[in-house]
Amino acid sequence: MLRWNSIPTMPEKPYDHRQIELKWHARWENADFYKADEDSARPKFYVLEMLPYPSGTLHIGHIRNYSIGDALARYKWMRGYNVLHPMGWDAFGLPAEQYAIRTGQHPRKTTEANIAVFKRQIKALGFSYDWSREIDTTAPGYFKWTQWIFLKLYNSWFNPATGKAEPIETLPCPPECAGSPDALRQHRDGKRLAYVTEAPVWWCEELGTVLANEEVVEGRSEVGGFPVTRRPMRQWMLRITAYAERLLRGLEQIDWSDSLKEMQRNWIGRSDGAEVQFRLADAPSDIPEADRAILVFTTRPDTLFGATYMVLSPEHKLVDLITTPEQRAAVADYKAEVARKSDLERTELARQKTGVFTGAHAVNPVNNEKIPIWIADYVLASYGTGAIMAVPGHDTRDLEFARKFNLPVRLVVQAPGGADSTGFVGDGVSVNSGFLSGLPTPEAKTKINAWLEEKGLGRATVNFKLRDWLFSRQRYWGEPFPILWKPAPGGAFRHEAIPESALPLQPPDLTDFKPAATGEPPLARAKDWVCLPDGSRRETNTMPQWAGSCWYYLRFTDARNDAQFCGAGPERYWMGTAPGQAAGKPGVDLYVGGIEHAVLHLLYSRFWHNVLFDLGYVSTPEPFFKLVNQGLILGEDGQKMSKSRGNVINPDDILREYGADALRLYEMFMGPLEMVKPWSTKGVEGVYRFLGRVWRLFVDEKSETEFEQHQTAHGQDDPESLARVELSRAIRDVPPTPTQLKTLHACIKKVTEDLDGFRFNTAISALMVFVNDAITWETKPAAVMREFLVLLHPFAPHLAEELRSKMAGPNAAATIAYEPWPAFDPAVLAEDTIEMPVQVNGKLRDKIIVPIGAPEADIRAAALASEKARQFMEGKPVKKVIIVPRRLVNIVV
RNA sequence: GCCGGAGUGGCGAAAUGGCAGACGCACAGGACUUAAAAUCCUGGGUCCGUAACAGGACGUGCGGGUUCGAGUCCCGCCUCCGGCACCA
Repeated sequence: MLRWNSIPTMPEKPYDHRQIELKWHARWENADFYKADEDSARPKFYVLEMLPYPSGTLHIGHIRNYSIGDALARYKWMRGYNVLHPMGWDAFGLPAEQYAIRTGQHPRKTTEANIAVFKRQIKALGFSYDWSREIDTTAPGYFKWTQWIFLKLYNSWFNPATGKAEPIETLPCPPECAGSPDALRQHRDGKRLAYVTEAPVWWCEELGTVLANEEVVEGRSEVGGFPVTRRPMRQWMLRITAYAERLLRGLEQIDWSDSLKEMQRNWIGRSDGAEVQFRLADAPSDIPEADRAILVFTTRPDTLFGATYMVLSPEHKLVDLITTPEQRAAVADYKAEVARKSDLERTELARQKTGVFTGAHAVNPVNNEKIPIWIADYVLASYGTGAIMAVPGHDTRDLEFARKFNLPVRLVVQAPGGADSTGFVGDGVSVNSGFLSGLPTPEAKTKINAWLEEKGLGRATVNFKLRDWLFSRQRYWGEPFPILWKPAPGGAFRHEAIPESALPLQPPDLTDFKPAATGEPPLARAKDWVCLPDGSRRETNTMPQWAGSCWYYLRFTDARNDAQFCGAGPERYWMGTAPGQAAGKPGVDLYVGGIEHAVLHLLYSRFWHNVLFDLGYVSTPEPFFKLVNQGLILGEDGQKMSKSRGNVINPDDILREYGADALRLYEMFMGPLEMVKPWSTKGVEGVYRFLGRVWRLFVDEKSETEFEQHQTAHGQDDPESLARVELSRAIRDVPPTPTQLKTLHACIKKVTEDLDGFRFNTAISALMVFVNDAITWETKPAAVMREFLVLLHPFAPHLAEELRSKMAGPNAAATIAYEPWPAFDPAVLAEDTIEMPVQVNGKLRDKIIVPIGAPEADIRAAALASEKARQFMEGKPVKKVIIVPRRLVNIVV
């Protein structure tokens, strides 16, 4: 056993992980084993883990993420694939900037320091990254291309006719714009995929910036949990809504978990319905013709006969026009009250419905009935048309409102089974609905839609919950927009793209990073940077953190290209669309990361990718073909890890005690990869013991003593000491016995199948089963042991490399990484006889041994002859004997 | 409320409709040791039963069902985790 004499209190280690890891890190570093190469004839495999934001220290959860990717990368190399497995840093973001605000230290400094720590920790874990492709999203050579992609968005529009993004120049010029450059310009600006708008946005006081819908959770910022409020501001938006349908449909072609796809579907929120026009009744003469109708969106046009009132959102533009003098004060009060409420309050105490009558009426187009128009904050200005027809008979919210304000309820859908139809919201049969009566709901919908269309009163339409992406932030530490504001006649300023040749646009140096309460970005302080000699000014907002991570997987295919964001050749090769590559699975072959980015990063990057695809810059419609989400690791107490709970596990401590192999192995062994699991340091100890058993399986005990003595004499880190360790004498070049072969091939089969199915926990248990068996063998055939090391390598690469180097002899390759993966031979596992359980009435009573190919009659006879089984059949006639070949026998009495 | 996912020993878990609990942790007993650590061996769902070995009954959140046979399939519930939530 190893004894670390210098530290007498430390328990003895099963093996010296430290020396082994140091040795192999140096070799991997120097030899470029994991460098990816586009020229290979082998099939490609692109495996990618979500880029980390380099914060203070690596989290134990990152390691689960990377261990999964690394095991697959190593496995695929051994299966003969040409693997691309890169790593980088998504390093723009709030924490570095918050730190800068507190301390005055430039975020660049903090970021560099954090990257250094992350890199050291990741390297200490021995992951197989191609470091020559390392990316830092904050490096000018990288964000140059982020800005370039922004310009593509800015200079494109979405053509509904082709369903694609196209250069803005192809936008047809409407007749009224002909000959007026100003009008044309306005027309174009209204269609760009990146556009400026003055709209209510989420403002976070504490962070001093606006946030996207996706970054606001229950009225608070996703980062930090600070309250957010609605506030109108001039902001940059990306027209992701144009891609709602594409983003929805694209999900069908990719291999993601159902739950993740469902989260994206919910967020996009497609809903099929109809728009219906309700004309105002007795409209005052001062209302222009265009405003004499209210457009509503409904998913239930079939219930039109049940509409007994209408509701506008308090912010609806018609409210002030239609309100009668008697109701004016009440309406004004209500609007003021709603405006005072924060959105948090609006959702939190949303239980009691509120609203007021406007005094105005509209006409229900199907029956010419006059119905009252109310305003209420349960109707949202931002969804649909901001107005509804209320059908209290068949809508929960309308019913609640109608009951509170004594509005009539009319039933127009009969619930199936004759149940009470009040408040029934499902599909039934139309009643009391004129020409719709008697029709089942789906047919009633079709019929009324046709009727509305014919009368010019409405049409079938689709609505989405997805909103455009608020893309600007009032921060310093982000990509500056490549946009200038040029003075125009009348003192206005107009946005204009800076030329591509001027990229990257670098941010100015600042010393004060504090946000302003006014919402003016910190960049505005850099007057020299902002104001250009010709009187134009730079845009002072920056892009959100998500910008850089939207496209990094493309940059990895050609990370050092100065002329393009990535070259078409490498892009096609690694995304799988180059000539001669197997089609059908375009994109990154495996993307591993946490579920927390379901509607942020993963939606945003799909959107950008779609645009780049339309414009011909990438060759696949979707970025990530296969995606898996590793589950969160909780603290040992089963709670989320956090400093305040004091249950955070520091990877450095685990690494020092148990080594990289044990840490990685444990994180893959703890359970199915997508499951949330509590941490257990005892569990790490368990797999560490397993690795120690592997070590002892291979090495000679006496030579270990020499190893220790050498260490004592020359210091713990002397690289020569490992050379003293010799291979166990039990490992010999002898042919394996059939049992030994069986043990090996059972292991090959299980590990191979489980790796293909991402079942790391059971793959590792199969390795353990092999070791538990092999440890009892007096003679260990070298061929068997060598193959076992190949199976071990994806999970514990350091130990596998070291032991293999002991076995391989001087002429072997320098690494195990390209050894061929062993093939499983079913013939080896074939048995002559098989043990079959015998059940009586489904209960296990005995076991019999029968030859493998025995005819059913023989098995039946053997089972019926069983003494133990007969005790339970006494006196009862045998009704039936079920024989499941190779499985079991069940006697029914 | 709606949409996902999950409920199996003391714990993490495993099980193409066919022997429930592989593998690991923790625990207990033993070997080695002056002793400990490490290592090795053995044990283990619960209950009844036996001097012991036998032997038996029950057992995968709860209640039904399908089946020769259900952790697995179907119906109805309960609990936990994640997401969405006045989205018309």
